[in-house]
Amino acid sequence: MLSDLRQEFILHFGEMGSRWGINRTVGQIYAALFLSEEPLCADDLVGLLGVSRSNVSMSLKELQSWNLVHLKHRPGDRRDFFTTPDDMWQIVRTLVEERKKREIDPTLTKLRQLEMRPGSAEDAYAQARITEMRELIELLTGWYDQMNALETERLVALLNMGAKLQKLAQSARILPKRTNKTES
Amino acid sequence: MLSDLRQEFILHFGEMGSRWGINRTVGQIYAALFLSEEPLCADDLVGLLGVSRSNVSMSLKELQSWNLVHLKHRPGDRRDFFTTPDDMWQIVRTLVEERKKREIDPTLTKLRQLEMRPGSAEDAYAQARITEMRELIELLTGWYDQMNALETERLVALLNMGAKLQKLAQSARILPKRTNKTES
DNA sequence: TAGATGTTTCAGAAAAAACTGAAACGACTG
DNA sequence: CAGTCGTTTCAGTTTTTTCTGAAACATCTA
Repeated sequence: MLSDLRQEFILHFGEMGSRWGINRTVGQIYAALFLSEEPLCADDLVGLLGVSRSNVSMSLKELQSWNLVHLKHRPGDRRDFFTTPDDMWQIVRTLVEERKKREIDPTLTKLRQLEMRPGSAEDAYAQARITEMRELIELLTGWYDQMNALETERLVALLNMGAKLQKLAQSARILPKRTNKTES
Repeated sequence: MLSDLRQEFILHFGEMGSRWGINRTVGQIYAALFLSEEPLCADDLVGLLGVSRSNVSMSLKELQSWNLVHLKHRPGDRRDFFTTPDDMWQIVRTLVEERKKREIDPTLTKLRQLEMRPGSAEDAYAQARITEMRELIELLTGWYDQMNALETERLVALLNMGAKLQKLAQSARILPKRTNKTES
């Protein structure tokens, strides 16, 4: 039912998932869908992975809440079939987007909130540190948003331009203006 | 002993850690060190966080294995004191580096290994998919390596150039001869 | 060497997370 | 309506992970 090759891939992503705070079954299901040319239904996955029907159901729900799988239907078939997007880049974008929404955004909110607290003297250092962290996160997410706005083709072109960008960075430092610390 | 502000920050990172496959105590310890102007020793952390001495010891060991904390010593004091780097950028670099080492590299190895398997016909699609994934990961890590090679100051300059880069990406698509091979 | 101080280890306890089977549910179909 | 097909829910079980206390270890000091 499942070639060694696919089996191994699926097990690998099950294991990897754990290190990313994703549970094993969820990782395995995603991997199975990723490798499958045809959409799969819940019972297919039960057969492929040997886990319970309810586990598959919960895991698929989880994946849907992350927007990582798409629902497909076949004419004359009531079952739900699932796929991953064909475009790997779309997968990456979704992954980052969701992760950002669930982890970065709440953290930024918390940091801003702590920054604004009227600070007693003993917290001066801590607050400075928090500000530093917030600014860094904002710089990185701002950058990500810019890159994410590019079409994939252009983004790839840019990623392939590492050396040229280094040059650009070099000149950017030399160019005099823009000494201000914050802009927003 | 611990102001509300710091308390909240520490709890937040304890929770966040869980979502990243980092256990709560480890997250809390790191957060506490991050906010502390002075280096802290294990017993300080026991007092601050209210966890067992051995838990602190294990967690610090974990953090050390990730190169996320530095050891300091005081003259005439046998205890180990710990700090986080002052430079947030260094922290980010280390974090990415270690994560790459533990998660990306083994995955790339596995993908390459699966790609090379003499493939039966039924695995043709799966292998193509795997190749696609490997290539994307290589592109991203290659890019990261380039960026990581920059001095922080230049890197920041580059990150602040989002709009300009978009322009560059635009022209980049027009100039070079197409790397065909596109699918989808 | 004995004692003081500090760190690490580890078997088992406690807590958390993942998983299951059975039952409830919902939506069509004849 | 009763029956079929498929999905979802959830209480309880299993598995995994985290955490603890006690003992072992290590290093320095008198």
